[in-house]
This record gives sequence, C-alpha cells and structure tokens, in this order.
Amino acid sequence: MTLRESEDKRVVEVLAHLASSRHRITTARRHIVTALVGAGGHLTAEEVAAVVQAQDPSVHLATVYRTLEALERLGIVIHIHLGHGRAIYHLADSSHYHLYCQLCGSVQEIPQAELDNLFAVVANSYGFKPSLGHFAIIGTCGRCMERKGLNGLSSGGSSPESIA
Amino acid sequence: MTLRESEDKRVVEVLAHLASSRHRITTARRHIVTALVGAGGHLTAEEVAAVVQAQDPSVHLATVYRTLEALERLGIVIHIHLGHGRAIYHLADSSHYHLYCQLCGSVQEIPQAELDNLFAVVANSYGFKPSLGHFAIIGTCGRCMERKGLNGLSSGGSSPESIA
DNA sequence: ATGGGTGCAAAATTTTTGCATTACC
DNA sequence: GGTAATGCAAAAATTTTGCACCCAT
Repeated sequence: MTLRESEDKRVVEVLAHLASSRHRITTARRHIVTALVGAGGHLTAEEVAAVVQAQDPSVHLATVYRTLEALERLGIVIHIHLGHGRAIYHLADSSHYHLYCQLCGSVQEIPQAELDNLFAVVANSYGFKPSLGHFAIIGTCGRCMERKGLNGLSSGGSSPESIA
Repeated sequence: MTLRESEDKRVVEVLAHLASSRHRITTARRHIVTALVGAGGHLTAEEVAAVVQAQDPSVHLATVYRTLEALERLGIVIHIHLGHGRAIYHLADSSHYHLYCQLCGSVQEIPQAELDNLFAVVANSYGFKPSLGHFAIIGTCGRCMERKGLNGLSSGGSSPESIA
C-alpha cells in the first residue's frame, strides 16, 4: 500500500467514524480531515484552514474550528496549547509527545514508548490519567542551545537573562 | 522562622534580584511579588491582579502582565499554558510539574524528582532541554475519573464521547 | 423535509502596545 | 533630572457564537 493509499484509507475511516456518530459528511469536513491526515504532524487551526482553502476557498475558519471541535469530542483529534495562545491540532492515533522549543517555536516528536514509565509513575502515584498525545514538553531544542552557546545537558532551571 | 517571615524574606530576595538587574522597585511590583509568593501555587494573570487590587486598586492588569513578563525574563517566574488561552504563573523556584485536569480544571503538583529520569531520556536522546517547571501534563484527575465511572489506570488514549 | 452544518460578522477572551504622566533611582 | 514604569485605552490575536441559509440524510 502506498503512503497515499494509506492516507486515503485513514480519511475514509475518520469520515466513517463521523458518520456513525450521526454527523454529516460535508465537503468542508472532507477537506479538513484530508488536511489533518495529509499533514501527518501538527497544524494550527489557521494552518488547517490554509490547506483546506487551497482546495476550496469558501471554507471558513469558523467551520475549521467547529469541525476540529467535533473531531475532538469524538476522540479523533487532539489539540495542545503551546506558546502564546495558539493551539496545534493532530490526529489522536499518532501516539507521540511534543518537544516544543520556546525559543524557535519548533516542535519535535518523541515516541510514546519513551515515556511509558512516566505514565506509570503519574498514574500509580497520583491517580491521574494523562491524555495520550495531549502533552507538550516545553524547553529549548538542541539547535537553539548551540546557537545560544549553552551546554544544555544540565537539568538546571530556566536561563535567566538578567543582563541580556 | 515562621511561614510569614520566610515569605517576607523571599519577597525581599526577589525584589533585590529585580533591583540588581536595573529594574525599579515600585509599589505595584511589591504587591505583585507578594501575591506570587503568598499564593505559593498557581495564579492566572487576572488572579494576580485581583489579589494585588485588593491591596491597591489602582494597579492595572497591564502592569501585572508587564511585571510578570519582566520577572519571567529574569528567570524568577514561569508561566505555562493550560486549557483555553489563559496561562498560569508561578515562582520558578518551586520545582514541580503540573497535572492539569482537562475536565475540572484542577491543577495538582508533582515533585520534580519524580520525573527526573524523564528528563534524562529527553535530554540524552533528543538534545532537548526541558524547562524545569515549565511543563504541564494534561489529562484527567482521579476525582473526575470516578465521577465519570472510568477505571483510569489503562494507559489508553482519549475518551471518545461518540454517543454523548 | 428536517435539522445539522456553513458562512458571515460580530462578540468574547486573553494578551500586547502606544502614549502621556508618574515616580523611582 | 532622567528614564523606567504605570494607567488607560485601544489594538492584536485567537477562539466562540448568533443567525439566516443551505444541503446531507
């Protein structure tokens, strides 16, 4: 199966999930789901809208928000809040976490398995169930650390810029 | 040393840090720092403003934002983005992470030490340096899981509400 | 045909900014 | 006295909502 075919299949699956939950399949929703599946990664609502509008300019940003909200209620999509105000959306089935660089805004992915013992700790000691994927680790990426001349592997706190 | 005395001491320390970084000590800033230290936990900018304005109603919300921003540049304060848009602020020296319940909005703290090996993994494998404390784990707290009748300890994905 | 979905525009929310004034160092 | 900081109000940025119309089922 080519990548394209597997993406198409996923789009159909998601649309079927929508339909079976008494939601209607509209052109806007088809485009939005296709954008999410095609992106593979993370998109802001505005980025989703941009991709969709390249195909069909009539789709409104408000519709994107409403569709993302509907998909999220169904557990198909997840969003996380990163830096300043804007949230990023992605499919729930890509089980990874996000390393968000607060300096350059880049998002790196880290496979869920790497952090499995984190979840064990949190779940057992705190009775708290983390949302898979709905999770961002904020910090500084390797590139930015080099750029700033920091060593980086210390686990120390934030970098004061007192005399910036 | 009583709690009150130790808080006062911390306020003085923070103000000294501000002053030594060529910032001015104003009444607004004294109130804001006192509010942050006194709260011990997490406050939104608006909550900080409310505490401050109980003492001095003339302090404007914009000043709170500007002061929090200044304190953050100095590494004294950290903010994290939780649910929808609003961020919470706290002192950087309380080394803990946040378990944010997306259902009831409660925030539980988890000591940094619990997750130290997480940081080792992230730092070593990904060259990424997480910001201590600048970190929220989003999920569902024990209380809400009982309320919803979920078992909770499965590490499974998000809870679809297809037939809500 | 029925009611869920859409486009549009306006409101709501949270945070930022320009500017004249105040007050800290 | 010089200038950082403030208050105010207006702008920005992101997300939500009311409403009339449209279209999937």
